[in-house]
Amino acid sequence: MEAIDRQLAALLRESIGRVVGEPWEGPVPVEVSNRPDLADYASPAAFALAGRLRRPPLEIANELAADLTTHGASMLASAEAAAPAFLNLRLSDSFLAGLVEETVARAGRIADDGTGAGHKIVLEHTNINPNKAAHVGHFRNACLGDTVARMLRRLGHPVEVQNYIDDTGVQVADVVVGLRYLDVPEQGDEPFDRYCSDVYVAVQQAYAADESLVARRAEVQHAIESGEGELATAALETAQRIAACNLATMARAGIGYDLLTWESDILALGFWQTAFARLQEQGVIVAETEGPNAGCWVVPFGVGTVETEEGTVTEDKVLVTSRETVTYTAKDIAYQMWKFGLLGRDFFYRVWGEQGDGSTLWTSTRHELEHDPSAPRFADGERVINVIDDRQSYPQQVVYDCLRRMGFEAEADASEHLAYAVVSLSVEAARELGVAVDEDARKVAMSGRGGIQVYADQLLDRLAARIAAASAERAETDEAAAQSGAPARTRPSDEEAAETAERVATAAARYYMLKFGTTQEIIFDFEDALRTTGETGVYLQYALVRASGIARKLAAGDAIGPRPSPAPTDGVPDADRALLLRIADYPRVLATAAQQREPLALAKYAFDLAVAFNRFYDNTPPIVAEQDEALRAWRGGLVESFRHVFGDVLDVLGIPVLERL
RNA sequence: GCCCCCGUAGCUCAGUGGAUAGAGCGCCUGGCUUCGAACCAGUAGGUCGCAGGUUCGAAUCCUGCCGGGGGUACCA
Repeated sequence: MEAIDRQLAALLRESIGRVVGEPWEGPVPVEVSNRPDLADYASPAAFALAGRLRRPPLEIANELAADLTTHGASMLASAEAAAPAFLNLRLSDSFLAGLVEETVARAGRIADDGTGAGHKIVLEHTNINPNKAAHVGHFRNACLGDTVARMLRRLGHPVEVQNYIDDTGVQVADVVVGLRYLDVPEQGDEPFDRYCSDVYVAVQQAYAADESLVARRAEVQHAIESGEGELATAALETAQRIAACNLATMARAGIGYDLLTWESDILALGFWQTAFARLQEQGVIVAETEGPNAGCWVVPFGVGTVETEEGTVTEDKVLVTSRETVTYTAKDIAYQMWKFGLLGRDFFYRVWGEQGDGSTLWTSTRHELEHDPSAPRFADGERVINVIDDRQSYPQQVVYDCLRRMGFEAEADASEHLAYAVVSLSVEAARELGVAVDEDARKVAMSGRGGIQVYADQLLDRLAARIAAASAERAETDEAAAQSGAPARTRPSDEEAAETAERVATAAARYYMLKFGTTQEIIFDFEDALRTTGETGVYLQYALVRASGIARKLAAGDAIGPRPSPAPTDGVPDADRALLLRIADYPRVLATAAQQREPLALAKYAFDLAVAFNRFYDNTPPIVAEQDEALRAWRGGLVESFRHVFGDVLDVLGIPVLERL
């Protein structure tokens, strides 16, 4: 469905053409009015035309209003000019009734305009180093990436979601050393990833006390790099086990992937060698013979060396060190080339497993014998989006710039770093974790190495526990109320209650991660994150539960039923109109949120829409008891429209849809 | 030094060229005999960090400054 503001802009463009005297090619601004008492939509177009026509803007607005009144067709009920020169537009009841009909007919999928069809996007997110449990910072990454992927898919883009797993770094070696040479006690029946998080912290401390361990780490790291031998196999197995835990954590929040890509496979399959050759051919990198980077292969960026307080530095970026190891950025260049299909090399693929939504998760493999010929074609993206925190903006830019220097300008332009600010801990949260905090500190950085972190599972567990307790309490009061005549409700089984609590926890956690702008640092606080009232994911689910309740009762009562029906003859009531206008705004909001890669915009919209429904709900007599059949049918249709559209919005946000709460 | 992000109500944050700057939380007040009160209605609370500039119009764009954070690794 085309967004309302664009439909109106098309109408207004015609009007401007008639007023100006020739076809109008300039911009035609139309906005959702922030003055619902005056208008549904408004345009300030007359301001811009005033200078061009050298006439007072209000005069022009009046002419446009007059023209639209005669040419507005069935879409508009009124068009009026208002000082200083706004053009206020009111949609007609018949148009609103048509909206209800269309939203229901399309089961809420009104924002799917198909603009993205055929343009494959490769989107990478999560990317947790497989040596520890996911914390809320990783969770933010995954929520952002998953929601952006869902938004793009709803607009028709084929999106391939990849999760890059760096299983060859020192962090994995650290944990392997800790597992082998330290005896870290397990905490009850804690999951493997949580245990490894503890081991990781313990081994950091052990290095200081026992230097032989540092040698052990070098040994493990060497084995990992060579990919040969028992140590390398053990390291790989550990990494895979932890990665499986991380995937399970994300699956709790409905986050899945298409493909896992392992750094060890990138190394083993010689991705870097190919990229290296290309970089050399194109003269993008040079071998330094003097200066601070002597003996390295570097990308020359700066103007030579610069003297700073910290000593002599260069702005050049090292890709291969003097010890001939390949830096992360270098590997990322090869990986980025592969994503665009520029490398001329590919992984082998095998099935990793089935995911919660029934889709297949694939993984790369270096072994040709494991290759599954039924694997889909991966990579070859037209666009590549990397969801990585904003501290890595510089290395990301280096990667894209190297693509450009190699002659891949289009691909460099089609490379996007979705940079988001990190999650840190509030002073209260840090203290709750037993971390010593400075008096004047306002936040504490998370650190897997230092053991300062809130785990994603911990957040979900605490939310689920709180929600389960709240549900139990409600069930008690419901039963007490039923004693004194209120309608009885069937109490869910313990199993159902636990399942519901988990799904509500998902909603709360995901919404919390999205309610901050991507560039806004989240100061994680338990009091805010565990909230189940106010602007939360729970509020969203509750609004839908209310709507579902009405739909159920209307259907059970065998009344007119929730079919779209004409607007009431004495006009659409204000509460109904406000709700419907919100519903109708969905296509516009989704398009801009997706284009800006800003899930917050959709999350805020979802909240606003839920508010509109709750107001409608509370300020409208019970629909199921409505005696005026025409009005009951209209409102039943309106509720149905909300139910479908809002359900679709929640689906794009990755928030579970519940019938009961 | 250079680059990026942040600065809006007591707190946490939306709003990035349009009309009277909003929400949640917190404070105070009111509302469940009818669709689930995890809700709704209302009160109080703001020189939008500061100073210039552009514009019919600036929280929003430009310049300079102040405060906070991050980056500028032969770590990932």
